[in-house]
Amino acid sequence: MARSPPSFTNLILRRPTPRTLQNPNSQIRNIGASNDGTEFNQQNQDPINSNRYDNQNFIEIAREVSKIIRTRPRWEQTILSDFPTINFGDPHFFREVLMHQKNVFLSLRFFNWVSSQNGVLPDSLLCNEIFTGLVEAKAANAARNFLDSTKFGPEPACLEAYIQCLCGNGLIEEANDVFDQLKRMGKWPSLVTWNSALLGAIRARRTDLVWKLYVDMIECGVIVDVDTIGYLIQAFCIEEKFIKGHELLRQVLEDGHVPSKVSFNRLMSGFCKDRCYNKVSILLHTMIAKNHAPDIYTYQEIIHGLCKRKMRHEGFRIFNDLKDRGYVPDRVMYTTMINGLCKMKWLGDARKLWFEMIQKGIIPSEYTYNALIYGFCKTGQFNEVRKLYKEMCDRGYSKTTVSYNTMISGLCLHGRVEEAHALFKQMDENGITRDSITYNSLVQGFCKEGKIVEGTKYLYELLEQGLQPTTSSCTVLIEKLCQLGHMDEAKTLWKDMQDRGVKPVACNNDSILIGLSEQGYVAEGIEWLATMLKSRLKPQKETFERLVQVLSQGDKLDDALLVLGYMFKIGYALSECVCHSLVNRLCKDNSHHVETCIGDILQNG
DNA sequence: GTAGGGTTAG
Repeated sequence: MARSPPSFTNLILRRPTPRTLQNPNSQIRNIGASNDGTEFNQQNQDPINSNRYDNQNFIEIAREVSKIIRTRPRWEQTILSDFPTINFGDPHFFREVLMHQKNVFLSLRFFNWVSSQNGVLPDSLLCNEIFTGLVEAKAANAARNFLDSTKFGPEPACLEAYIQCLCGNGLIEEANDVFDQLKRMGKWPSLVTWNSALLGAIRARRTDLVWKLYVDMIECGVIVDVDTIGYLIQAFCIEEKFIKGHELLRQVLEDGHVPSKVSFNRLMSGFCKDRCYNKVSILLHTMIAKNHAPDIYTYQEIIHGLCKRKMRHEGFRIFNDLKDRGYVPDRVMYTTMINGLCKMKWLGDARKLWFEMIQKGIIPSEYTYNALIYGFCKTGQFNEVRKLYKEMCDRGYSKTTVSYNTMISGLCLHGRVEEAHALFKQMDENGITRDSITYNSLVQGFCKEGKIVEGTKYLYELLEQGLQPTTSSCTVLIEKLCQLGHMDEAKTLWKDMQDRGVKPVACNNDSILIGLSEQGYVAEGIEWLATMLKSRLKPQKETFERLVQVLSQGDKLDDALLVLGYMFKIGYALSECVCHSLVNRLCKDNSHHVETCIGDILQNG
């Protein structure tokens, strides 16, 4: 767009008429209608006053306006009456104000105000200036909104900076769109921009985007650097392909490049989780050899990896070792260790670390509170939970799904499902989102206490919310339904679960099998057993025994013997007490093949 | 100019 020559005549030059005084917006209604402004407000132009303001005045007024914007919080309410003759929407005046207005957010506010007055069509140079300012201020959302509302096309160089800004603020999808936009313009971003996009994708854990970007880079013939490779290693780590990540690391090392510590740390954390401790040790040595001193992050990843792999003793040993060697753990390190100790129910040690941390002046974070609250929940110390939870809220950490979930599952674990239920209801009142953990914990809590009506209710509510039930929730509910003889419901749930892609567990079949036999549906039970065996699902030994007992007590000796045959075929032996009761039962019977049967039983039992 | 880490079920 051609830049219009400075023209001050369309700016002010107008004695306020009664109409414009009544409606200040009419002053700037037509601004932007033409490039050079010659047609502006022609009917109101006052040729006598046209030259009253010279260049000097113009600059002074702009300076004054910019000062007012800077210093008066609600300048929008007064500015029109302060400057009744000023044409605020003139791009040149606007630019002049901007020149004195260093704060881009205030400029944006001024811009929005002028636009809201009459729908100004701003020129692209001005837009570019504001947009660049927002991008430099890393205000990604403001920049995006600005772009959306003005629909102007920034320069390619500016778009590159914008990509980096978006990535730095986690707006990965948006950055990806801008990449495509650049591509359409036939421009290719620099390596720095590619790398910032890769980093953004890593932070968002979007490895799909990492690979897409990488393919694009290669296709464009970009020469990648060691940072790029570092991000690829991290992407492998996110996908838990630690071996591949390690392989890539070895390659760059051979080429004489050393990626950042982050790549090493991630790999070590992964190998801890995979129990490949020799690889951890190799990496630690490589790191040191390459002049990357292991830092607090390195050890935190290792300790966290060990805790995740239930090697918490080992983690605690390293933690104490580090302290002895002069490392000063930070808040995250303390949180990680307190969490590990709580998982082991070592509440004494956890509490000791908690106080040690506070004594060193480190304030527990929301994570730290949740970790210790979890520990007290696990060990059933609900008085401590209450105290700590109150302290956490007093500190200004808001109530969250995680903290509620921790307490709900803790209460359920200790059979206090009614209290858990109260918290569950409280979540709604406090506007806290319930997730699948919330529901699944509560369903299991109710089922464990035999309250299947409530358990079923919340399982269905979970489904209504579009959440995924877990195998264990379904399992415990099926088991209870079977025990209480609600066989139709149990079978429906079992089928429903498979339709929804919940991984069924073999023991569901066992529950149904026993339930059917106990309820007297012998034929269906036997059929169910046959289907199981056909699909190579192996019922538990206890299931067979229970089945044999139910059948023999119900005078279904032939069926009992049939089941017994299956049982022996699988290779289970009969335990002594079941054997006794069965033999007793058979001896009362005068069946002709009793002897053969007893022979069989004794042989296999 | 200095990345990267930590919390809840089963």
